[in-house]
Amino acid sequence: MSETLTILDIAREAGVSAATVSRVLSGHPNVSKKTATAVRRVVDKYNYKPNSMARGLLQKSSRTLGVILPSVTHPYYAAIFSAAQEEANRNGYALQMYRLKYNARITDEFIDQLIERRLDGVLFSGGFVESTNPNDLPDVLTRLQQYMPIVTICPPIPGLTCTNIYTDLALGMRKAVRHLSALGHKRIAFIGATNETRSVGEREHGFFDEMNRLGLTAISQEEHIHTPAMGEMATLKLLQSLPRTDWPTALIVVNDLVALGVLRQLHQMGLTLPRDMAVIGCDNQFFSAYTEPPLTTLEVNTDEHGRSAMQQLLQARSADSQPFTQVREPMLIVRASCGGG
Amino acid sequence: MSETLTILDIAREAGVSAATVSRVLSGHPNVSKKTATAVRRVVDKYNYKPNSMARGLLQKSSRTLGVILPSVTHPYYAAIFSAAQEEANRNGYALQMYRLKYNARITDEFIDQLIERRLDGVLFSGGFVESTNPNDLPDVLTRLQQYMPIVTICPPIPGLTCTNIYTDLALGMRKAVRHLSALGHKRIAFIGATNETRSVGEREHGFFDEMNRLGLTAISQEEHIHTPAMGEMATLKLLQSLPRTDWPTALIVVNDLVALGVLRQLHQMGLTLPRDMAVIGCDNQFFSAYTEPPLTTLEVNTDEHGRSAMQQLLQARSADSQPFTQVREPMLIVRASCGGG
DNA sequence: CTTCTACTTGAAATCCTTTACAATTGGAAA
DNA sequence: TTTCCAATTGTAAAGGATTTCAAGTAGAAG
Repeated sequence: MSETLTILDIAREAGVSAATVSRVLSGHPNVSKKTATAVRRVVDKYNYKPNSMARGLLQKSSRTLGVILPSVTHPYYAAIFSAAQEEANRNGYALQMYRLKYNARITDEFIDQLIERRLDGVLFSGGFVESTNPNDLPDVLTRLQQYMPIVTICPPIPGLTCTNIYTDLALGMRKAVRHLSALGHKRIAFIGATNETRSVGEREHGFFDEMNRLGLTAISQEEHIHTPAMGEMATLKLLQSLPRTDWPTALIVVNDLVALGVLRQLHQMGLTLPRDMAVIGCDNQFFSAYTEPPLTTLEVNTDEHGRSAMQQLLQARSADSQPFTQVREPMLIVRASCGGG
Repeated sequence: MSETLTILDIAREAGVSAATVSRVLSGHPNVSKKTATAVRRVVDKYNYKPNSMARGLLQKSSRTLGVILPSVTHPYYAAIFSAAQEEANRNGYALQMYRLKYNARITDEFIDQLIERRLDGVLFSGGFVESTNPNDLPDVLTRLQQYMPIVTICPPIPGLTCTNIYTDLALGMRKAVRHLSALGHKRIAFIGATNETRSVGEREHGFFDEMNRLGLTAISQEEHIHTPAMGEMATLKLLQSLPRTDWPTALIVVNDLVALGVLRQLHQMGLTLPRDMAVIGCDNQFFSAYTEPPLTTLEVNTDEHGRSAMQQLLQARSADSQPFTQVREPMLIVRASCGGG
């Protein structure tokens, strides 16, 4: 790589001091027009770019932010990350991704990476990650919070006080149940059950709660399901485990990705949707309108989440902003997979 | 945020000099056991983490890498980014994403961001970005290359010498054409044509080339198509523009994402696949096995691309490694959408 | 009890910028 | 011509680590 020029090299060639070059570059007012143009000429000539590490060291800001996610190949998180990246860059910040795997406990070593790099803030959208037992999450994040502001995009984390933006999917599940109930369904199964993660737990809770209120029969399995293939298997197991007369007439699936596998399995079993089985997913992914039949689902505005969470994070540094929780209401997008459109 | 401790604070409390603390932390051998444990006790007590900007300034390394992509919501790029991130983190590097939009020309201002941050290297997987006229790409990337190593994951860029890993999709398209030809197809259309981007242009070239060689009738449209909705429209337009007798009997689609829309349109027009129309996509996305019917496609091992490109990038700094090009051969994955499985 | 060697340790320079403060310059007012 | 003030510019001190080189210590050998 070519030897990089420093501000001193520029200063020397322009016949001024380093301080003056710095002032010109940062648009400081106290610089005469003449020197400013002279300096700028040299800067342009050599294409000088100040070293952001040196600047960051002095200003105690890396102008870099982080995002903690379990995956970016999952379109839900990809959308959050993408929107956050866009917003960060627009404001002159770089965005780094840190992956905290599904089921992995968050460790001090993990967040030490962010602390060493002196990030200016972090977005946490743990999703599956947030195992409740043992629950390290609040402790570890609280420690991280002593170093940088955090904004979370997931159901509020008990024991952690920070700005939090999320969509109330318990409510979403209630909407889904009510919709199916209104169509006459009495036996409904939930695919993707697990008691291990909060974001899924929330959906389950909404599902069971509303099923109870309406006096319907809820069916579910205790498994952590998060891929199409797992959805395919789970559907098979569920239906095989029940006599045909006890089959649910509708399935609510934890997310659209898993629903892909569910739809496939139902098709393979020769069922016609929505006649033989109604299906509702969650997340409204780019592919959800293109399944066969198109999938009824809950809209979660991930772009908006990512963007506004990032905006909050950027503000958190400057203003003495108070943490707050912003809950969004998901909309049921009715397509052919559940009938009743 | 809490006031952060410096190495001097630790040194003072441990009764040693900053140099010694530094040595202990970096595992330097010339430190007595006794001092080492004493220092470590204080480090642990205050949870001291060295400031990576200060270290980076001195060592001329930010331990940070970048990826330039047109999108992370597109599963193709998401997979590359994800694998690259994993590999970078495993080696103690952070990974930042920089988005260069579809159709956007790469500018000096764009890469200035990376230069200012003194990234240790960058992965370029431009995709659609690489407009050929006017072709700024080689110039701008060559300039960037003077500051940091580059590895590209896309067809080789004329005028740019750097390590390059990609899958030969011209060959892939030939395989697709041959497969269809063997099944008796004579009229085949390409959906997603454009002369504006290299990565797509390469596919087109392979398609037309092989069609010619086999003496088949190639049909295509001049449009830049890269979403399911665009695929849906393009299919409609193509078929409406032709008398039914002139219809192609098979469609090759620029990628699986677009193929989602193509499948949907064909279904809406009442066609049964593969009887009335054969379809082949490209990329083998996670959803491609779950379309109706499951989509025949070309396997592009994006994970592997991302991982090994990152490995090359990491090595590029240390060893005096020579740039090389690694071409991979795509495999045709035959599923129900094209018949002949 | 010296002398030498091999470890340990510390002092100080360095990385590159920003910024508070001091110094200089020029022109206006007296 | 002096005096004063404002506008420019420069000096030097951070900022927080790493690393070279020199100094110090302790133990072994004579």
